[in-house]
Amino acid sequence: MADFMDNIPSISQPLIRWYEQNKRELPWRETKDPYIIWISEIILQQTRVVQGYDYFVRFVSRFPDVKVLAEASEDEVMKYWEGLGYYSRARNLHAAAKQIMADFGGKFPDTYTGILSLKGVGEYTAAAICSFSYDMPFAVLDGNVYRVLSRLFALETPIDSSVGKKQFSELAGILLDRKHAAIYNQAIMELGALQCMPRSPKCEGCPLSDKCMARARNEMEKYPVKQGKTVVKPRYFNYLHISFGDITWIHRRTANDIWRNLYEFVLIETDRDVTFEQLQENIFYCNLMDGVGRIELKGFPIVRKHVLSHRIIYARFYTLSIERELPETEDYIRVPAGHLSDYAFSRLTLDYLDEINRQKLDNTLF
DNA sequence: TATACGTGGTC
DNA sequence: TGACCAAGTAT
Repeated sequence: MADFMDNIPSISQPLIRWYEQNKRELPWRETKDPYIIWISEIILQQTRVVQGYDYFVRFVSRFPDVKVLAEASEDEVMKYWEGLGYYSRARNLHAAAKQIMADFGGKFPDTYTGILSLKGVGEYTAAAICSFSYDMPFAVLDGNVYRVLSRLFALETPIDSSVGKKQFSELAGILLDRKHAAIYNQAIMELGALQCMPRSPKCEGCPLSDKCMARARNEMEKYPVKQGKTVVKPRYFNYLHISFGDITWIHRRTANDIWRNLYEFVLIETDRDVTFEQLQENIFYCNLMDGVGRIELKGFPIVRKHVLSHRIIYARFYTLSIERELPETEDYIRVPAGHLSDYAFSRLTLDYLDEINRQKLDNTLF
């Protein structure tokens, strides 16, 4: 391993002192309950505190312990996750709760290996729960820690390479204050979030600035180094919001794809942007609209450009009314419009629903 | 190892 | 405004 590791300064004392004076008061920091800490860690994966806070409060209020979560339906768990993103987290959370009931007698596992075996729990989350809840000496290595350490030691190894992961993991393990694992881990992550931010880090007031090699070189924004470049690929979603009187048809996504187990309107995905006329040929080709009678297109389609991290979805929502009842199939279920909110939708579809509700409101007012 | 998985904020 | 980022994991 690199030479600098032979002589690593202790950062624990200034770090923890800084943390005590600057930390945010957050509900999951006021407990040692591994269940509560687990929920908070899953919600906070790739998610800012401000974005996940309300979800956390609602989630633990409805599902206060492992047993309640395990006995809930997955659809209800998804509903509590609706709009938060990365929905596999919710599915895995539910599956892991059942796993704890079945394999750990309903008691939250208290070993690193046991915790790591839970669905949706990787090395970071296992280390976080072990240290925060049980004060076990496992160093957390998340985006904050990568950033703080890469700057502190001016490390140019890409953090998204296998060599980089190994190097940073070893370094984090050496730096860890093993006697104060919980607070040390919290402190280094909080430093990354509040002082050592990705852009314009606040080096004034940083307890480690005198030891920071990136700071000495005035190259803070150069770190951390990454090798991967994300390529954004387009998809074209054509949604048919079909109504017969008060009834609409929705579908549960089940494929190993985006928004798995969430609901949506009738979807025709195309490999390019298509018009409604082109779509109709496809509709009849698919037999989807067999014997529905006349189709009335209500107003203009609602067009959305939905930008995701590695994907861009060009969506068109067509609000349609039909003259005849459609049968309920295995794929499509009939729902009264007033009951749509019982189902969990993606942000894209929620935005569409907001839009048509706003239009209805406007029609009522004027 | 590279890629997929969401959403919202920032410059 | 496109690109990057935020308490990662699974495949």
